[in-house]
Amino acid sequence: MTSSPDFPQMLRDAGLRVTRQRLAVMDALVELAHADTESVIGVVRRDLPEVSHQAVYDSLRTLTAAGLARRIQPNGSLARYEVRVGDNHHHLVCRSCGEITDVDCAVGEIPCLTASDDHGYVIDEAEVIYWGLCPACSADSAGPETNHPDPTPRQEKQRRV
Amino acid sequence: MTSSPDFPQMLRDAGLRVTRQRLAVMDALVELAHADTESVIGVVRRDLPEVSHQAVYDSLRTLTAAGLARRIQPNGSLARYEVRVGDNHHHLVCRSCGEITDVDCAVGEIPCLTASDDHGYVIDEAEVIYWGLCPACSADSAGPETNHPDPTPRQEKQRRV
DNA sequence: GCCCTTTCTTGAATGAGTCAAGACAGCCGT
DNA sequence: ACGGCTGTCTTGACTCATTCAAGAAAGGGC
Repeated sequence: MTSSPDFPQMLRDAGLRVTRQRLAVMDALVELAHADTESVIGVVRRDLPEVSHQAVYDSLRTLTAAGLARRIQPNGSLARYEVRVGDNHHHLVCRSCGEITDVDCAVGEIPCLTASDDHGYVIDEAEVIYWGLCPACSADSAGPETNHPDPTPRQEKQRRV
Repeated sequence: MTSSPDFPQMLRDAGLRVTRQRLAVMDALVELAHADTESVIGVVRRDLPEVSHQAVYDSLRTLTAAGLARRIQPNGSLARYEVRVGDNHHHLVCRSCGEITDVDCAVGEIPCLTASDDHGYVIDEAEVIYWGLCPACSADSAGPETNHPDPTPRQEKQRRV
């Protein structure tokens, strides 16, 4: 994996103060792809055991507002974050287990930014979410005798909106 | 506007019982485009003053599961619903006021259903959200002297996830 | 180093959405 | 038509991700 970008400089460039908490949050986002807030808190506390959840919430919001992170929130699941890498990728979300996977832009360029009729909107971003079943879950539901007593344990637990 | 479709029959076809509450919810979804749950409750209670919010929540979930309604939930705003009309349209969301507008599929067909790499997923739907500013909000932020003391009153209030 | 300002800690509040148990009402069979 | 079975609705309490508020702490320009 490439070494992490210069986060302190990125924060400074965004006009934000460089704090240990924010750096830890960004490291956590790099480590955990599509992490929910709770996971971020967990990883951040591995380095800074005393961080408050409030600091993490605030950092995530600040980083998102500054364009350094991106917030995604598929229907019915809790908020997830990823570092914004500048490319134009979208997401595959499994309807069964909720897993999220990156996909490159469907056509290779950014045609998806062009709506057929913009209704007067000034569009700055197109967000695409592909819904379906991940390989594991589609395999589960394929065989009739596959015996999967609880195919969506975490999903049910996460149902907070 | 065209007369509403045969909701009772649609419910029956979906294997659901036909109840006044569900019909009222579907009527409300037709009347209110992209309605949040609270609005739906309000409209439903105009006809059936005694409905419980629980019945509306349950109806919305049931209708969504049956494919008669569709749930959309742009980042950071609360859940919204629309009747599923069978066409392949997407949404424009204003970053400032949160307004949602329908757009037809970008290319006229459903190419957006084709991810460049499906990562083994069985994809059944592609959801596209275009982010930007609606005509009113972009007009507000255009002129320097436009004087808009509170450009996002409702948005701030809605910030529940 | 100092001071100003932003950010973090602490702790409580908010409120959309969920759960549970009993009352009620579609709908099927007779 | 009517009764009963079963799926829905009412009622009311609860959950918990996220936000709010106020004071303490720590960046960073001078």
